[in-house]
Amino acid sequence: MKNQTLWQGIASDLEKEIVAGSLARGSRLPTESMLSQRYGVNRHTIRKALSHLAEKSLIWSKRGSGVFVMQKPTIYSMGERVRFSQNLLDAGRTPSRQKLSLSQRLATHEEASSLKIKKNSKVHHYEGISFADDEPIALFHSVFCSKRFPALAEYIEDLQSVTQALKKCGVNDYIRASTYVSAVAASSLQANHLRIKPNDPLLCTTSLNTDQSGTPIEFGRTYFSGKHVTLSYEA
Amino acid sequence: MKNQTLWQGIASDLEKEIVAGSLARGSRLPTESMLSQRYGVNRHTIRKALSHLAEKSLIWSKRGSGVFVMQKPTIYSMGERVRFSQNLLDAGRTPSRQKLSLSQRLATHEEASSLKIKKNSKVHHYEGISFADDEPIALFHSVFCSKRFPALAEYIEDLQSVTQALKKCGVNDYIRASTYVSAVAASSLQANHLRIKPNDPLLCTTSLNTDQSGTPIEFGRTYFSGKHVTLSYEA
DNA sequence: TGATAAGATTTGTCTAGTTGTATATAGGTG
DNA sequence: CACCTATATACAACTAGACAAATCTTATCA
Repeated sequence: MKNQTLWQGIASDLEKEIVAGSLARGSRLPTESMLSQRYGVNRHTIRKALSHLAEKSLIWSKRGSGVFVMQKPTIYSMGERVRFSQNLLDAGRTPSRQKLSLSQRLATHEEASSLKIKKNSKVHHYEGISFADDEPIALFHSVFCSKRFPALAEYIEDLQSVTQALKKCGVNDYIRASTYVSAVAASSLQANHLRIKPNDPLLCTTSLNTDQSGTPIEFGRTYFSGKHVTLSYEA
Repeated sequence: MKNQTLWQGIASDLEKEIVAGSLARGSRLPTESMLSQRYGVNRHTIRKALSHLAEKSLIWSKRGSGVFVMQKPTIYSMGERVRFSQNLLDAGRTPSRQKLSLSQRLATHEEASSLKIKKNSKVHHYEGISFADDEPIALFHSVFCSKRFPALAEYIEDLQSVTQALKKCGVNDYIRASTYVSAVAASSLQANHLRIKPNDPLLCTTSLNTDQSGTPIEFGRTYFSGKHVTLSYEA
């Protein structure tokens, strides 16, 4: 969130307004001229920001008529460097997390091969709920190699943040190496946590995060409440 | 004035022109290309000289637009109990405001709890720039409970003054209940409005104003350009 | 009332010019 | 050696202005 260009700042600002509801769905945005006055920039800079939002399908424009907000639910954008809390802040909502469990166990086949560690290695297992404005929007669980990060569990316990905990372990930056998305039906347990009904649709994302050298760091799944979240993927 | 480098000579040369008035306050300098031709040096050498003058707040530049002479490169102090406009008038300067946006939206957590209104209540959101002699001094934005002041937006629109608008709503006097001050780095958008550079320091004041019975009226933040304003607190 | 034409708005496109940033090169100095 | 000065080149980000195309508004007339 630093050293943005002007048009990027404007785009995210407008996106916040849309998500916050100050720009209602279906309503018309101020004209490009008005926006250029408000932000103190040239009309072309506004247009660059708007075209970015249009690519994300947040708005659509009609020549001679105006620019309008599309009718869509909350958008959770998955950039390469997505952090949960940062992402929701971008959308103008207050994020929080609740820990459900934090323990050690043996890696499953899938986990071991994803993390490129030996079968039956020990892993930290972290599980919890993500909130946006006190509304549960996702269940997550992920595993980290215990051998590589012996003290990770305590750090997570203390800092309440995976990113911060990893930083303490020497991992300053990690990126989303791969993400798969599918749709599943909520179990009764999941439904209970997310305050929805059993069999309601969930978006299930399976993701592998690596450090900059490509070494696997974190493997996990997140189940988003389909009612509240739309995933958008941008390169 | 010997043993100077090229850029130092150019800088002091331009400074003389500014002080002497041949480069008028608020006017645009020749483009960097023209200056590099005039002085027979590379454009980067000109830029070094210009950036030196910018550090001294003698000039400011806008990408794509040009380099301009600052109106008054002085520093102003403000007492807590004095009104913003009055203070500038006392200092012999002409205050003004520019509206950036005026809209309705849902209150954030922070806003709702500060104003002591219900979560998801609607608020008026007012945003703008404060000027002193056509020089931007601060960015402000504040929110007011829509339910309590239904017509506030129109009044502000008409009267161009929050104090006057509130008076029309029956609030004859309101006082500063609390103010928090912190220092933050300017975003690119903020920097653009205040004619400073991104990451330049800003003074961020968070304030809550109440009526005489202690009921919250206005909650908002003001970002002062650190280069131009010094806040002074006197009991 | 309803249709039409004229004018004002608003978005789309184009060209040109200006500042900001990054990289590479070379000489001088402590 | 490291560091500053200065040059050279290229590109990115932004401004400025102009014009075209689609739409909306309004006045006018039948």
